[in-house]
Amino acid sequence: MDPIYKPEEIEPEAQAAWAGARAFAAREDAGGEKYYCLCMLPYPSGKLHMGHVRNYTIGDVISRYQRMRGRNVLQPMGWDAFGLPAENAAIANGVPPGRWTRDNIDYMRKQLKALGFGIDWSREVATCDPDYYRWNQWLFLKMLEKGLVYQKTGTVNWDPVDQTVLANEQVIDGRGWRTGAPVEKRAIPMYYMRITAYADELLAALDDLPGWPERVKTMQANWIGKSEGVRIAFPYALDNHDDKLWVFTTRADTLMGVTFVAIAAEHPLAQRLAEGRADIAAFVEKCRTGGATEAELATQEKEGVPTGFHVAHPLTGEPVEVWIGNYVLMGYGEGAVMGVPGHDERDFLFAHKYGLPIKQVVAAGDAAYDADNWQPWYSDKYGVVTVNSGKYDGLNYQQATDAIAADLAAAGCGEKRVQYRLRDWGISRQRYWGCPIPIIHCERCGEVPVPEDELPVVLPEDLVSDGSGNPLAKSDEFMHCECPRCGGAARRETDTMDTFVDSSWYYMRYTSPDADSMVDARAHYWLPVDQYIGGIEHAILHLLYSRFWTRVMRDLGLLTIDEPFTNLLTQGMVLNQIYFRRSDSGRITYYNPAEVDVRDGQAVLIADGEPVESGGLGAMSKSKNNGVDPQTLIDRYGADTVRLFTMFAAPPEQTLEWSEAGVEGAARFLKRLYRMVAEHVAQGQTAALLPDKLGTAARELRRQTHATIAKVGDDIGRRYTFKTAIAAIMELLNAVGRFEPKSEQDHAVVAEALDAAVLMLAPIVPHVCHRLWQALGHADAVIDVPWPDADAAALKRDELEIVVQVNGKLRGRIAVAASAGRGEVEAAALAEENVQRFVGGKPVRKVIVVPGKLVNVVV
RNA sequence: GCGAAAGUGGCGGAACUGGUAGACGCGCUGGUUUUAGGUGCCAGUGGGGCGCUCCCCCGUGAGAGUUCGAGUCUCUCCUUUCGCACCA
Repeated sequence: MDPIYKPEEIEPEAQAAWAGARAFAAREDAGGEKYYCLCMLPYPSGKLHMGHVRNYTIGDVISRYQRMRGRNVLQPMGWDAFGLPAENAAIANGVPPGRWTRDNIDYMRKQLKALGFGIDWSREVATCDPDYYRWNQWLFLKMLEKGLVYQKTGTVNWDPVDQTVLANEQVIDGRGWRTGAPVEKRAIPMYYMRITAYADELLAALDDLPGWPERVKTMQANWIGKSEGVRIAFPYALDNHDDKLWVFTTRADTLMGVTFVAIAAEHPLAQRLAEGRADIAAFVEKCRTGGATEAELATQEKEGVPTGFHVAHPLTGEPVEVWIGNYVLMGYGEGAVMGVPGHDERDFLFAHKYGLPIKQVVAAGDAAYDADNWQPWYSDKYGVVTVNSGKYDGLNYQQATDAIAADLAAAGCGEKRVQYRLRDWGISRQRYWGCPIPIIHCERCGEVPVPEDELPVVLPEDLVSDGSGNPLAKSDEFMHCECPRCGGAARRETDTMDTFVDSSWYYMRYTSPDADSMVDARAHYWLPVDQYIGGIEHAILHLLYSRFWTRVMRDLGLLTIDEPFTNLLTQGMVLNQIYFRRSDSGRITYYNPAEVDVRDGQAVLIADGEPVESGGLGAMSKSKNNGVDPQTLIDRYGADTVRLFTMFAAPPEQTLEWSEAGVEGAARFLKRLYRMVAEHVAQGQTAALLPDKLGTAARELRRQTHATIAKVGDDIGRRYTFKTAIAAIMELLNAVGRFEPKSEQDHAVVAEALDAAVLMLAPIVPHVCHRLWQALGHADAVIDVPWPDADAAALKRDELEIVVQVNGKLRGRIAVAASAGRGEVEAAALAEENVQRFVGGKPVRKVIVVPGKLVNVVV
């Protein structure tokens, strides 16, 4: 065996062996319990980035470990191939998005293969293939039939110069990214999926997901945002017509404190009141500027305009003025809120700004109410009682809400209502590179669904966008069609679907990639996914949409499962240093950390030796130019080193800081491992291990080998703390390095330790372990060897070290026989010299004994 | 603004159920092999004190609390990161 580690020879050889054996092609009839390990599919942006490498390494380690545990493993891969970047690349380079995307896929597939991932490539799926997205269209039509898809107007960002809808990402500081024009909000018709019909189930089922991180479940629950409250009507008369303004509130108990009502600028009543009132119209118009994101709406200065129009308080009949407020969201509740400045902080600030009356209607004991300074208890629901509320005085939150709701119901002015923050899913995108929405617009028949037998509506792949509008609308071939109902000339819908539609069910298609239905019986075998792994940034949207989509398919009889993902692992981001320079004009240029050298704490650009500014750590991204190209690393160190570093640098759920020195360390470890095996093998055949014939040092090494097997199995199999697993194997190898074998049996113990280390490292660094396993004299390929079991007999210890504390502070250590009883341990602890010093003759009040670990003497 | 997390040596991190804080790795220091650099190997490495193989004090973002015992639990605060529905 060549004692020098040469990954450039070992890795292609191992990969060829796996490919030749079709080792990772999953079969439904292979026997063993199935294990579906899924990683979030990549967007084919060009090259793999370190986030991908991290994600897929975690998945591959789990897959290979489960395979060694005897599971029938499926680990597929595909491409989230529709999306904005392909269109941007098309605009920049004039290359059609289809070609750009497929070229990227080819390159990235090669990279995934070079990293040695055990992927079943026969099941590969790209969401831009008509064979895939036809089922998006098919399910869309089924949902339309069932009323789960409907049309209504939605708000988008509008670039008035390019006459184009902009994604939030394309709005920079309130302006269009290409034109710099101030962005406006615009209402357009869109298709929506009725996810709110499943709100209750999606919320309740979170309790049945023990394999999901708590924080993801909490975020989803908050996103769904179930709140129980009261829908209240404020009657009014306008244009000789009686009507009611509805609001939703969770604080009906404060209804007697209402001093105004605020409505959204898009509210129909606001539109009506703006007629003939220049000031109101101007405010409504002003609310149209700026972006449409919730963060933007929530952080902007709260502004409003009085309308002079009054509605009636539903219980007292007193007039209440209607205001239009930029902070009222049309998309939530009724698009109108009641203003209770006494007990809502936002209303309080609004009332102070515009001099509106503030009325205290809830009191907390004797606490004084100061209408000039907000105090947190003003908005407390509990521990307070109503005051200044007439017949409702003296009630707690629940009593007041019940009483007021009952009176409102009797007056026909309200009812209790469960409200969700979750909104229906708008899936229409005014973009080219996406799945066409299968609708035909006919002047006579209106919106007509494309008949099932005409699916898929194929997206032309050769169009090049010029940045303004949707190129589909300019393609006669795509646009012009016959109305399926009347046969007359008609035009196709040019909107495409949100790419979240594509990613809501790709993992189902992997189970039956060649089926001539959406999925077939194989889906019942593989689903649900046993382990899903992906970025924390998907904690809400993608995962919630997938859970919704699964239920829709279930209710259409396509699936029998409720939840798509049994266990979820959310991986942290990969960070790197950010360096930049600011030009005189304020323009920022970012420099890749590879081009920067840090000398005496000052970062300088290697090219010119001049300083650059440090922007601290940030997620690797194109915009900050702080990415590391995995390919360079693979070329330089080999795939195993890259895999080892990403698994060792940080626990999977935390952020990972890039460190070139850390990669060097990983490479060093593999070289050392390789040399240790080579040196051991050079000593020739080892004798069979006889556990009863070992000396003390050999027995201790063997104990450590088996303790490590137990720990690593738990760390990789249950805890997913890969770093501590690797650390334990490093410790074992350090112990092997210190151990000086003097007999045949000593060599046998070393052989056992090295065998175990290679098996345990095989999921993480599979190529080198493939080679080392052969070198250690085994005929089977390491991927086909079962995971080792710890020998309980080897773990036994004769003597234990016990820590002794006095009053909780560490004062000594004692060695006791493993069989020693409580009294014996206690006596030995009290006898310890340093312990005696600290007890110092004071009476011992209490002795706490934690068996096998610790004694605490309380004096 | 709302929602969710995270703060431990010079650095990444460990400490799983409230029980030895700092495993493992990086970096650094000293020694050693080598013609030299690199590599490799050996030793040391939280801060401070001391009579220096002993032992003591301090120490897990800040402050308080519960407990025999708190990095871990509770409360308040600070900072950072992620998500906020058209980036994927």
